[in-house]
Amino acid sequence: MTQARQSPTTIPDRYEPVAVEERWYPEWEKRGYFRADPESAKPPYCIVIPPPNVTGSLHMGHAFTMTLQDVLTRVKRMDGFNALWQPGTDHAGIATQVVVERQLAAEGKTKDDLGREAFLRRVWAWKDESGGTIIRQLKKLGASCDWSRLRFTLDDDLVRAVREAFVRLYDEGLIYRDDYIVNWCPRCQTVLSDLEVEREERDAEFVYIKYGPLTLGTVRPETKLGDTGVAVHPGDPRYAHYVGRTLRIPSVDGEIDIRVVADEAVDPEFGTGVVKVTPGHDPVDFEIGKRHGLPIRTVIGFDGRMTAAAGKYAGMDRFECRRKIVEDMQALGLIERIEPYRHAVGLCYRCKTVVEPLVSKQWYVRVKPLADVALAAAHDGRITIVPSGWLNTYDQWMQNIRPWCISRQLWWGHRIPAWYCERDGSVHVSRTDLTSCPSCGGPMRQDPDVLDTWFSSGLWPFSTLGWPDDTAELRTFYPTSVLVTGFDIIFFWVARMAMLGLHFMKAEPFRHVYIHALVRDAEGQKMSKSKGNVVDPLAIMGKYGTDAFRFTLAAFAAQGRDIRISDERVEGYRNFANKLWNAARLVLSNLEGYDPEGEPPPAGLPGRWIESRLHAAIHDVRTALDAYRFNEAAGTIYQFLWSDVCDWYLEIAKTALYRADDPAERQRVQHTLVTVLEATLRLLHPFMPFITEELWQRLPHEGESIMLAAYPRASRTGPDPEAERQMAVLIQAVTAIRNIRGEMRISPAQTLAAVVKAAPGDEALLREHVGLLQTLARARVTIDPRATRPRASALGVVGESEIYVELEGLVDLAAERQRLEKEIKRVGEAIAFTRGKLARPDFAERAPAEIVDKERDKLAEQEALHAKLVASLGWVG
RNA sequence: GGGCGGAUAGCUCAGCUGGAAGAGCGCAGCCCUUACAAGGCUGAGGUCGCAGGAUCGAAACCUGCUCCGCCCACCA
Repeated sequence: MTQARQSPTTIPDRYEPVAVEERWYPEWEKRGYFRADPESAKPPYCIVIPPPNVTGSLHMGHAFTMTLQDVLTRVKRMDGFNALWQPGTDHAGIATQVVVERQLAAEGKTKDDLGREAFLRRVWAWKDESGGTIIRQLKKLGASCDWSRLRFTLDDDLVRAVREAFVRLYDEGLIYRDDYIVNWCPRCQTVLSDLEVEREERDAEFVYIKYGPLTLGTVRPETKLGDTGVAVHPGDPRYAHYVGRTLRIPSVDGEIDIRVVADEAVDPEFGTGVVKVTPGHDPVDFEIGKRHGLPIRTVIGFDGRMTAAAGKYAGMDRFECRRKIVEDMQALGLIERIEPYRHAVGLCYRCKTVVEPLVSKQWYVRVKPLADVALAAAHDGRITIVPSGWLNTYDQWMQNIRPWCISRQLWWGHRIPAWYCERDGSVHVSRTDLTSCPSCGGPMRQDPDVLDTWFSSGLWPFSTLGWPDDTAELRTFYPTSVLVTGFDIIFFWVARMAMLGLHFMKAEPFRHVYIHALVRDAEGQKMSKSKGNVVDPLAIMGKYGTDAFRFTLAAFAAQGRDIRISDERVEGYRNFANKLWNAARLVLSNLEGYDPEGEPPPAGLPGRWIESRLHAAIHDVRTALDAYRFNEAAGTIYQFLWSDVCDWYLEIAKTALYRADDPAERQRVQHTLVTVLEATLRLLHPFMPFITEELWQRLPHEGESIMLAAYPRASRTGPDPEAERQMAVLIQAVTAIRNIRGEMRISPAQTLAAVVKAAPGDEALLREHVGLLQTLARARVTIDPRATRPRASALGVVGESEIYVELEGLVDLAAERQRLEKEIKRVGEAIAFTRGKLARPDFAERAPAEIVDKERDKLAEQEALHAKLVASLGWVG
């Protein structure tokens, strides 16, 4: 009876990812599938990678963002676009420098022992040694970047781009050098931008100090030594008579002169309404000082210790000084009282050292005019931010933007292209290195500082494409299509690219910005090395396969919510990959006699149904992807493949495949199986590139790789509602019988006997597919429109039809009676609810007619069911 | 001080434009039925954070509140 067929054991019954992944990735790369062609006539699609730290290694955040970018790139590539995923790495200034400094420290050395040149050679060596790691790992992830275009932010081309940008901004007056109060990290020995300062709530002491006749509060008593004034609000009547006067007051270091000024920055409601002004160590005070011409006294140095100007406290650590000075003031009776106080302190984002505001000379970008343009672009549709909620965040920051401090006292990075003449002191900013002063010919000294690492990152979308040259790449791929990144670098990176891109290219750097959430551990904690809760993506990939891992990330990528990752979550999708593998195994081992060239016979009902479901799945996946709803796209494929294809269609198809008596049926089922599975593989490929390629190659197919195959389009014939309706009836009938089996605890081995009292509308359908019912429900099924219900039978209801399953000798009828009674009660309650609803005049008269009708139909159904259940009671006892 | 997000089954989360709640895992029962036990079938389990409101109708919209999380901010 059963036709001889290829044994499924020729293909392993478990999907083994490692071998497949190792085979396909190098093959794709070798064949040049990742390459984009700037001269191509196809429509362009471009994503620039958020460049990972060159010396870093792949963490969950990378894996997540890169997976999404690869999904998009692969979809577009299959969809006929000239797709470029532009890869690259970042020199990551301070981060990398700190790592190498730490290495040196382990050898008992400091960077100053080596000197600048030797230190930089050392960093480059470290870059050369570790720089390939993350690239290899991205390949492991399946990333289809055009590696022939790999860029590094310190490549010669990019150095040139950075200099060009710097010089142009300088010439336009948008870059300037200024003495200003900055955020200084005494440990890292560098200035930090406002964004690089983190805020943390800490407990502190609020010390009320007597300033002669005045009293004021401060949390930083040590800065008292740098006070050059006190300020009150201009409208504060309590202190009006002091304004403009200079007070001679007793202090820890004898008597000092303090001027009283009136300034709007003072809040009369806070504390005593008097504030000490320390222009050298507080940003607000700096501004106040500037407005009133108060001198700057620097009492804390770059090393975090008190300077000579601090008199007897010179050389003391700033916090030790704080303690000591309070002691001394207490001894002198200068302290009125001390209150506990909780406030935010600024910390260095890298080392968490308390940042010291200090006055120093730094380079700045006047970003306000650039921000205005970037703001406009996000509001007139040139740049679309998805999810749109982030536009708010972007706006607020752009609107309140302050000058961007771009110089850093580091060695690793883009050195500032400014030279100072040692003879006449003139400043020259230049695209090329200067050796002698253009004005006087004197010896030049280049600014020792480097640029904030985000300066070069801000040029990334066009610097990687060849700017400042007018390249084919720029013309083809700029503006890029979408930027995919996490919300944590909207200000650092997205905003800067928007500003700089619009400024230099006169066009937005990306049309869409897709902002995704963060990947956290299973408990929702941010992963960090210190917490020891880091989940290594490579370990996950090794354990469950790259495809399963990628699919997990996509499936959890719901907008606006962080992702919690754990082994169990990946395991589920590993099983999904395995399910697909076995579904393909079933198809592949039953292709004997299949003619891929042959004219396909018209599909039967199940075939039409599964094709209609496929049509819907393709449509839904495309819609979801267009809106960056990765989780919905993944969920749609998952449900379609597992439920519709495996649970139903394959089970139905087996009947035809295993029987030799209807070769035409076998043929058409084979055809449907192949076309549906092949299309599903293409639909899934961007998410699970490896397993889909492997299986696609084994199936009858056209073309050399699934990567080059077309992304599925919903069929021209559209959905097939009639097939869906009919299959729904059959599925319900099967489920009804299985339901009875399950409820009654009847063994699957037991073949049931069922009589279907078919309603007139469904009789023909049920008769035609009675074989399908018998197989799937494991029952002998008789269709009889005039059947009467046998004694000792269970009732199933499918629309207007009824199914009677004989129970005699199979179940405990008394128990069944109880169950029925319970069910009758439940349905009775549902009927009461619906009746109540329909009886309410507000509903009956005001709800739309079709809703009322629907409720009526529902009630009728419920009542019919109730009556049948009541009747059933008589049939089980 | 401003802004944003979250609160839905035991757990982790979907639920887009309002029409009596879904998935995965876990749990219970029956099955090694010739693609897959990493599987199949069946089932139990939810006053959708709380309180109001507009609506014929709310998990979804409005208001207030509670509890988490995040971002921004020059109240010393």
